[in-house]
Amino acid sequence: MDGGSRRSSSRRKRGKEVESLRKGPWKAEEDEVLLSHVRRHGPCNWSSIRSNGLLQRTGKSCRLRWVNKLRPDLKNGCKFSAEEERVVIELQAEFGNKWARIATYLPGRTDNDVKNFWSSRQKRLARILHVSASSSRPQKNKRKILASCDAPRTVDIKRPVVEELSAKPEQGNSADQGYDPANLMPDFIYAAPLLAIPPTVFNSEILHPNFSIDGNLHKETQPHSSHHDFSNLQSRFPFGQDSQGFPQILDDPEYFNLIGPEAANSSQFSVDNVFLQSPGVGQCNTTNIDIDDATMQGPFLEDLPSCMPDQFEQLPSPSRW
DNA sequence: AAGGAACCCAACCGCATTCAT
DNA sequence: GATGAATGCGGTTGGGTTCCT
Repeated sequence: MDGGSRRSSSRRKRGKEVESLRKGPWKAEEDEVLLSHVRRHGPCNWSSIRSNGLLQRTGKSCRLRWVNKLRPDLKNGCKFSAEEERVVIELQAEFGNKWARIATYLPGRTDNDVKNFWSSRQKRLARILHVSASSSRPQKNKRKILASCDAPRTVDIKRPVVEELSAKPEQGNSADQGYDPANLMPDFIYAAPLLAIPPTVFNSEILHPNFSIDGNLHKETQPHSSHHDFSNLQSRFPFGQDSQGFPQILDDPEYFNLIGPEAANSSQFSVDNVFLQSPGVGQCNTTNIDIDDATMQGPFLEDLPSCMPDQFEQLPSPSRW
């Protein structure tokens, strides 16, 4: 067929297709026709399905249906596992919103799955931060637990965090479960990139060794030093390149050498200091940090609205986001 | 039990790229 | 090389479901 005749026949077809094109949810019969086409011709020539009068769907729609729902190797109706969540988070940090590329690392998952997963995660995070900061109404969702509550506060930062991430929440009212600081640290590690906290800030302010150790703030007499440079850390621990992921670095002693000798010498890390409490919030027993204190002023606080530090909430573990 | 918020996910749309003529 | 079709991808939307008060 030459270009001219192809164009004119294409115009004729376009006029016809507008009136007979079907949209919306797929019926089982349509799926069967599509599957039959793929069995015969393979997953290609999508447009021929309509041009042959098999379905009143665009080739694009047929392809999408096959890729997202009918492919035999899909994990349909199955929630993302903790491992899958971790992979998505790491790869998103590495590749950005390249969902199709990320999906190639997740057998049985489509770009749409990854995209939906990420999108709902982002919405949740945005809501947690924005709503709690702006709304005076009490939170309706029990699944969100304020970090500022009475509970034991010290967590062993060196314990394997992978178990914690894959641990399922106990059944029942979260208020009864209390606040489990052991789950908080790894969650915050993942929350940091999602909250757009710059890595250097995350490292120097969140994992700052002087925030730590015994639950009290050890004030520094010197500005935060270069040994907190996250780029150094990242080059040493190129998380995202394998399935082990970022959490594994917490089990590597070299990590603590990089973030600081104090932390390296301690097996304890106080989560109080991760969630900085502004003065006056004091209905809880977290460590209050003086925002006016020069040693506490850094990009972490500057990058956030002034009301933000007392608005942090514990994020549920990734499998609960 | 009802209503609303939050969540999940299928499917569409627009744009970019690749392929075929 | 130009053109249109086919394909691929990311963003968005809308409806159904679940959870909570």
